[in-house]
Formats: sequence, structure tokens, C-alpha cells
Amino acid sequence: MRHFRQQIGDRVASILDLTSTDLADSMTDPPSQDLGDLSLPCFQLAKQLKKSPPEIATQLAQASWDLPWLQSVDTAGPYLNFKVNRSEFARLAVERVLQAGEGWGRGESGQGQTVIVEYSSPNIAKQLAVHHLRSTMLGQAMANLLRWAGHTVISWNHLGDWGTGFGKLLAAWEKYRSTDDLDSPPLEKREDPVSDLNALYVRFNQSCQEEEGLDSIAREWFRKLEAGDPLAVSRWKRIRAVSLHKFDSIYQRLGVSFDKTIGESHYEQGMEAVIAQLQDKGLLVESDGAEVVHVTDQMPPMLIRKQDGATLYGTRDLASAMERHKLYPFDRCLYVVDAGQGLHFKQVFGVLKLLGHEWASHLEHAEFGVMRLKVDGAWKKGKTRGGQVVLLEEVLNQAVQLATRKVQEKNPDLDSQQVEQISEAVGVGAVIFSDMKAARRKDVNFELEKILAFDGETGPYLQYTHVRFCSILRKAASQGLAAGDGRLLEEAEELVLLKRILRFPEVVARAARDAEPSHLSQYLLELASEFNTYYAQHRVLGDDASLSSDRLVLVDALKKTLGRGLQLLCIDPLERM
RNA sequence: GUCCCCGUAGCUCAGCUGGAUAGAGCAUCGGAUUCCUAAUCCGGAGGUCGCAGGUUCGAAUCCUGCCGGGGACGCCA
Repeated sequence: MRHFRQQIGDRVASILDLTSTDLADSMTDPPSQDLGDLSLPCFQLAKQLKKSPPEIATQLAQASWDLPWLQSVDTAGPYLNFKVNRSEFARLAVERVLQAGEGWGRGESGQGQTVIVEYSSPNIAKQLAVHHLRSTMLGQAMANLLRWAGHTVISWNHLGDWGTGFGKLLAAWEKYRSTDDLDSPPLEKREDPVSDLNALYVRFNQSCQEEEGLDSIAREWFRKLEAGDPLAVSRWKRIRAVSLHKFDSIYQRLGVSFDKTIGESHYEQGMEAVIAQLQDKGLLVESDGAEVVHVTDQMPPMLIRKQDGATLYGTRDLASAMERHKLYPFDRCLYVVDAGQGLHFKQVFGVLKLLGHEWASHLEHAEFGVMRLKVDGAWKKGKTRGGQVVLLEEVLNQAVQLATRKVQEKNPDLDSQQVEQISEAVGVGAVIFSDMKAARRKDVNFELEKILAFDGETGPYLQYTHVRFCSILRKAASQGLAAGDGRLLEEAEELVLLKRILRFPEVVARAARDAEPSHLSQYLLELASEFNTYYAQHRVLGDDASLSSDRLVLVDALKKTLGRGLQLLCIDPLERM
């Protein structure tokens, strides 16, 4: 749509003899279609030209407008309103989309820019819970959007595979061998090894409350791991491997993948070098036996090394950022992590800046609101520690199960393989969309009933709309109907749809810029809703063959837009459901 | 106490870098299916945009203060 606004902007600039203009961006849609299809408020110009807004509007309206896709230019007080020549506009719009082909919506706003997106980043030896959905899906959608906007993206999974917690796990492995020996059956052969590991961990933690000395045993195991003790390392590696294997199976269902999966353990060797740098710059300060860096007066100091000499995850984040920048000198690096870690990232970014790294300003905490679970009637942040987690996989399975029933009921002729494939896409899509519908900063209360509601503004609604497009295209193909050029698309609802379609590239660019997938979610809902309104009023394939051909091409453009949009959100666009 | 995020209809949320009468979905009430999938569509009812100032020709949108909710604030990640 910007393409068209730009033409108006250029013409206005030449009429008024202005050189630099950003008029294309200040144009809006009039509040009603009676007033026009596009509007330029003249207040800004009034300031520049020292004339009243209505005066300028009048002057512009009286000038000659030779854009072939414009019908008329009118004023409404300070507003300059344009009416589009529907036939010509439609022809040009359709042409634009179809020429772009599979690359429709692709932008060049990110050309030549490298972006790292860190997301998901689960801890190994723990199951993925529903709340992991947030970082995982938001991050994957951001990566997709940034790529589609032209950036070079490196998607990054910063695995939590290091820390004193693993000392506990290794201690538990040893302690409970008589009741649950992880070597028989071996971890790798078990049905759900991660769940077994998690159970062992929880059990150990509970014992810590009652039994004295378990903590020091756990610390000792972590020390062994750090020192490279063969048994500790081999068990840790096995734990890591089975965890990754499990994660991958879920990532695959969600359409999630990473260019880099690097655990915190990777940075362990680099810790001393980081600390040396901080020391050289005179930033490291002793405080209560620990070592800290004072970032600014606005925030508490960042803890670098504990009293016992061990480093913390923040120190590893410093090392990680520096290594990343060496490998891929990025223009942006997004951390898709919950808002609760705001201070932590401020400290990390601040320390990097103190170290003299210019690129510290390229680091962004793409924060999101927490997911709360209902615990004893109150909404609480879901935590693994106390048990009480809802497993992501179980939520997916429940959604798919419900979708299966629905698909079978609506479409009894499908064979079982089709039902399975469609249900998976609908169920998983519903879960994914429910997580990305609202702005990422909003906290979300986990309500299974709402996720499983397939009516209204939901993933299934979008997929259903896509299915309608496909049905029409299938039917047209079976009739051998050719695509038209769009010049007969003169209905008001058709203009609404064409304008909506043309905004797609702008929406992608904005969503990428703001790291805000919900911009796309909202856009797709509007597109679907406008189409369904149209669909209820007009027949696409009717008696008039040439009109049908033109409407067909509109449906094709809609399908390209919605289909691509769904893919960017990791939702599978379906042919039937 | 300090800092961060949020506060729009009964509930869940849109509202783009300020622009012409604040929009959806759910729930509720009433309608639509000979015809491209009714997982849909149409209509009714429902709002002092938390409150008070300020900036501006113009504020739900920007600034300040207050209130309410959530979160973070040193040896977990």
C-alpha cells in the first residue's frame, strides 16, 4: 500500500514545491468509505507552509491529478480525501501480488543486516512446560519475520546445561541407584527419560529439606563435573543428549528450529578471560567476599563471582555475547526472555558497555509477560521447583485430540491419515496462535478451555478461512476457470480486501522492527474477518465467467497473504479441514 | 523503599511513529444454511479509554504525579 501512498506523496510534494517529504507515512484511512479511500491530513503541511489546513487541502484538491488509479480528490475541512478508481486500482494491486509470487510480502528493510535471536533456551533434564511456549514461539516467529523482512538471522538456543543444579542431579543419580537406577534400563532406552530425570531431581530436592549434608554432596558432584571427572562428565553428557532428543521432537511439532544450539557449559572455559578483562578495566570490586561490578547508580551492582569463587549465569552471558559478536558481528541481538529478567539484562548490557563494546547498544531484551497457572484458585507463575507444571506436550496432545473429534465430525470422508495430519495442524496451531495473539508484554493466564476454543479469533479460524480459499481455488481449477486481471473487482468489500492485502509487507516490516509477532496475528485476523464478510455477501464463482475469473484472482492473492502469514507464525496453512 | 511492565465493554484483547463518530472476539439476546465448508456471517445490548494535571490546532496514543495489579531488587537460572 505504501507504493500507492508514495505516489500521492510525491505528487503533493511537487504541487507544493517541497523537497523532502514523509507524506506517504502520514496518510491514513478515512473513518468511512463515503469520505474516501485514502486521506491526507494537512495539519503538518499547514505548519510548514504557514497556511491553514483547509486552505492547503483546497489548493491540493484543485491541482491536476493524473494518477490513473485515482478517481477523485476532495476535501473535508483540513483533510484531503482520495477516492480510488476501483477497477484500475484492483488491476494494479492484483498485479503487484501476483508478480511477487512466492516472495509476496518479502521486504528489503533488513537487507545487509545480521540479527541474532536467542529464544526457548530450556534447562536440560527438565520437561518443556507450557510456559516455555512463550519464548519458544515468540522467538521463532520473530526470527521468521526478521528473515522475511530481509535480515540475515541466526536463531540461537542458549541451553541451560550448566550450574550447581546439575550437581544435585548427579548426586541423585548416585543416591537413588538402588530404587531407580538410570543405567538399568539405561536412560537412552527409556520411554521418557527426561521425565525420569525430572522426577529424580524433584525427589532429591525434597530430601534436601530433611537430610543434612545433601547440599554439600551435590556441590561435590558439580565440582567433579567441572574438574572433568569421567563418570560425572559421561553422565552429564548422556543427560544432555536425551534431553536434546526430547526437545527436538517437540520443536519439530511446533515448527521450531535453531541455527545454533549452544549450552552455557560451552562458556565455562572462557570465564577467567572475562573476569580478567573486568579486572584490567578496574571494574571488578570486592563486596562481602564476592566480586561485583557497579554498572550505574540507577541499578544494583552485577554479581560476577560468588563467595565460593564460582561464576554465575550472568558471567556466562557476558562471555556468550562477546563470542557471538566475534562470530557474527550483529546489528541486533534479541534476547527473548521473560520480563522478570529485566534487571539482569540491564546489568549485562551495562557491563558490556563499560568494557567499551560499542555494540552493547545493539542488544535488546525482547521481554514478554509471564504465563500464570491456576494454583489453589489463584494465578501464579508456573515453577518447576515445586512440581505443579503443565507439560507442553500434554497441552498439544489435548488440543490435537479435540481437533480430531471436530475434523471427523465435520469431514467424515477423510481417511485416517488425513485426519491425523489435519488434526495435528489445527490443534497445535490453536495452541501456538493463542500464545501470539496478544502483545508479548501482556501476562497470560493459562486457560486450557480458552486455548481449546476453536471459535472466534483463533488459529482454527484463520486456518478455516485459508481452507475456504483453497476450496474455491480447487473448484475453479476443476471447472478450468482461468485467472483474470482483476479489473472487474469494483465492490466496496473488494477494495477493502485489496487494501488489506497490500499492507502485508508493511505489517511484516513493522512486526520485525518491533519484534512483535502479534502485529501479524492481528492483521491476519482482520484479513480473515473481512474476507468472511465478503464471502457471505458475494459468490466468487458465479454465472458471469469473467467476473468469476477476477474474483478468483483476488482469492488467490488472499491465499498467498494468509498462507504466508500463517507460516511466519509457525502455523500450517491447510487445504482442507 | 527503588526500578521495570501492565491498567480500553462483564471477560480476553486491537487501536500503526498523536488525526475526523474508540473497534474485535467470548459471554448474552435475536436472526441467516436449495448455492464456493455455518470452525462462518448479520443485527441488538454493552465504554467517564484507572484518576488528575500538562504539551498540542487535535491525546486512548506523548510528558509528570497519584491509584490499582504483576514482577525484579547479591551469592539459582
